[in-house]
Amino acid sequence: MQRPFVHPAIEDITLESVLYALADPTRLEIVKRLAGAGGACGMNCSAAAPADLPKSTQSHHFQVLREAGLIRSERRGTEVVNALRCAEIEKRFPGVISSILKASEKAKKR
Amino acid sequence: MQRPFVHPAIEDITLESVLYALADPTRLEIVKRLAGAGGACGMNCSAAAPADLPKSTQSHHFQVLREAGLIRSERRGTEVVNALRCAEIEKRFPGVISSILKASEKAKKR
DNA sequence: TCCGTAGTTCAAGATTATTGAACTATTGAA
DNA sequence: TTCAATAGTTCAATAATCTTGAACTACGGA
Repeated sequence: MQRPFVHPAIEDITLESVLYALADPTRLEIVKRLAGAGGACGMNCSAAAPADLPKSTQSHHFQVLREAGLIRSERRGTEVVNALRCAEIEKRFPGVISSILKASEKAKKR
Repeated sequence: MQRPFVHPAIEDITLESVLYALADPTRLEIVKRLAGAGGACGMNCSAAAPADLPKSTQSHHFQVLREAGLIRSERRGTEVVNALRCAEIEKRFPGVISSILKASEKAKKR
């Protein structure tokens, strides 16, 4: 069927769905990798997801991130390019994403 | 049996468990009420939880918050007094709790 | 000692998450 | 064009979690 991607408008993004999306370790990892790659410039799904994650699970996590408004996905030929909607979310929920990303980096460095 | 409450040491608190705890609407509401009451000064479970929440569910959510390190609970006679561990968490994960609380207040005012 | 209040524990039913298998879409090569 | 490879998607079934009623514990007051 291959339905088109749906992205919520910035004003429809809820704090709870953002927190819910980030509360999962796999999804937080994906977001961190996207942020590491510069955030706004995209990355395909396989590259952003942990290496051994089954594709169907991967697909599911990207859908959750997309519907929460954290990423924007676009089909480019055979792959899907995903970019963080950081700037928008930072405007809507100031400090939330940035402090979480900062905290998660620090946590990694142990 | 009534087991004693266990609170994680500040350095054992993980970002993911904090996000997980806050991602649930009921728990976020509880945290908001505790924060509204001044954070550090406590509130009993029934007062902090939404009115119609079954007690067993209530009890479960407080346990999640406690184990995530977000609240400190203490038995006082027949009730349990809960206080946010805001200052500690703010030190460990700067900006995370404060920006989430700020965002959730703004979201409410619509 | 008995009752009421506040919360806990357990178990079962309801809800969600994960993943293998089959499928779609696009690209590049023969 | 046709074929094969690549990158994801969808579905359905199993696994893991959440929610809640019922029974219980603990404390305080009459």
